Amino acid sequence: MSDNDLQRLFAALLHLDLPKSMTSRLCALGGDVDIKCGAAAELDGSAARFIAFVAEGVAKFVGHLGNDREQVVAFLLANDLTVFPRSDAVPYSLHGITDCRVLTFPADAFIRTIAADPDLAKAVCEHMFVAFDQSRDMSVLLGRKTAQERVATFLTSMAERIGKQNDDGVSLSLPVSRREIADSLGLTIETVSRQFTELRELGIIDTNGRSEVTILDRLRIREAAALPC
Amino acid sequence: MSDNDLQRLFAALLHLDLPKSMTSRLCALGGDVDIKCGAAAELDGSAARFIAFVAEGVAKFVGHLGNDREQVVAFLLANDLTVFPRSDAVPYSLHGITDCRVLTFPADAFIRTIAADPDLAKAVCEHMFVAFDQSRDMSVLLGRKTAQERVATFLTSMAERIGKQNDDGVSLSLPVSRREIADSLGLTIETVSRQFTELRELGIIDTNGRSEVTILDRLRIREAAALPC
DNA sequence: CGTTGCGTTGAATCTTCTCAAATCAAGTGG
DNA sequence: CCACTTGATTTGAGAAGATTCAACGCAACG
Repeated sequence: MSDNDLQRLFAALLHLDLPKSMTSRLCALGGDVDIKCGAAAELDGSAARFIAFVAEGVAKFVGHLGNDREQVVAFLLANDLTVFPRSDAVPYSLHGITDCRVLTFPADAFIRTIAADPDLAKAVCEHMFVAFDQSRDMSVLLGRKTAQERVATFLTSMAERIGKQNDDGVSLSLPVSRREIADSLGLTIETVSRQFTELRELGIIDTNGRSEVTILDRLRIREAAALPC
Repeated sequence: MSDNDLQRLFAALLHLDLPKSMTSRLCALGGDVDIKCGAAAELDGSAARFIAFVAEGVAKFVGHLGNDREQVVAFLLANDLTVFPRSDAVPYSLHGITDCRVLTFPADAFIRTIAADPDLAKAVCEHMFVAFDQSRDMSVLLGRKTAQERVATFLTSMAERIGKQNDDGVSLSLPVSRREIADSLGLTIETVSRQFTELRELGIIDTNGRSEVTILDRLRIREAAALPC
């Protein structure tokens, strides 16, 4: 694990430079996993739970139901921290959408270590709470939103994460395929595609090629997403 | 907040008696909320996040989308600990299904306090991780499972929480109405009812009145729930 | 320039929802 | 104890939304 990676971890957590004492302790704990684009992470199937920090690239957590039924429960962009899901009910795996560098820490040891620094503990908890909230928002989306609302919600949230303001509105380059969008929204690729088309025809978005999207009307897409305006 | 409530909290967290020093510190932090059956909790709409512990009764977290669209993101039974969801995207509220007694702690202060005791910190984190996992399992259910699989999954998980083994199988008395089941599974009450009927006709469950259910065949209900057997 | 994979479109089908009516359970007052 | 009220649940028929299957278009790459 490089100092550079740890610096990114601390910056993401605290917006602070890293205290040297903590660096060395986390360095001793952490593992360093490279995931190739399209590959699943090599995570020892041990019973221990662990915390994952994405230093570079884009990854996804996928739950598997069999019969080719997959549900993406989270997209992880660079600098995202999360708890790897462990469940008796559904097997999960971590996949690289692009080539990734992921830092992993055994959860128990990680918690014990960061508890020593109140600011750090608070920051880590806050990150987990936000991830938890996102997961519950996702439950509301999956349980109650229409296909159009789901796609609009997805675009809104991606725009907040990686969008760039320009003359026409907010532009973004989607780091994920239609299949991955569909797998995260509980839809099929065809339905996602139809909703892209409809949002374009409504003048709410514009598209260019497979991955370029511009949100033309911030208010109307939030309305279409059933989000508070 | 009574000593008895705190004793329950610690027992639920640690399976241990409560250390006196911690009791008094948490006592100072905590608020005590009574929720009447059917009522929403009076939670000051402040920006602070908080942790909730259900000492008595059954409660539910509900996300609201407007147009009467509601999604129950969690049922909380007695002794459950959770983080109250805060989201810019969806308003949430806490409702009593029965009369409830709920202990609430400001999240920041709670985290700071329990960090002093490594065992307690670990136990609290483990609880949060489990709740997080349940939320992600729920995303898989809502995103990819059929109506029958959802209802079978719900019954399986309730049976694990409150079921009692007897001659015929595992019996349970559902603490929630069909509407609440539907609201948590992303279905309508009619569809839930039809799936109850179908599971009964398949000989997988038996029902008695509105709330008594017996799971006759543990393996077949897990199969019907798309759970690993 | 052809191949290959991803994305889009169309038509038919299926599951679940909606709306309406019937039934059941639990309480209330006689 | 019984009729009646009230709210929850069940059942049925038709409608809506999303899926499935199949074909076509487009973009990247050798």
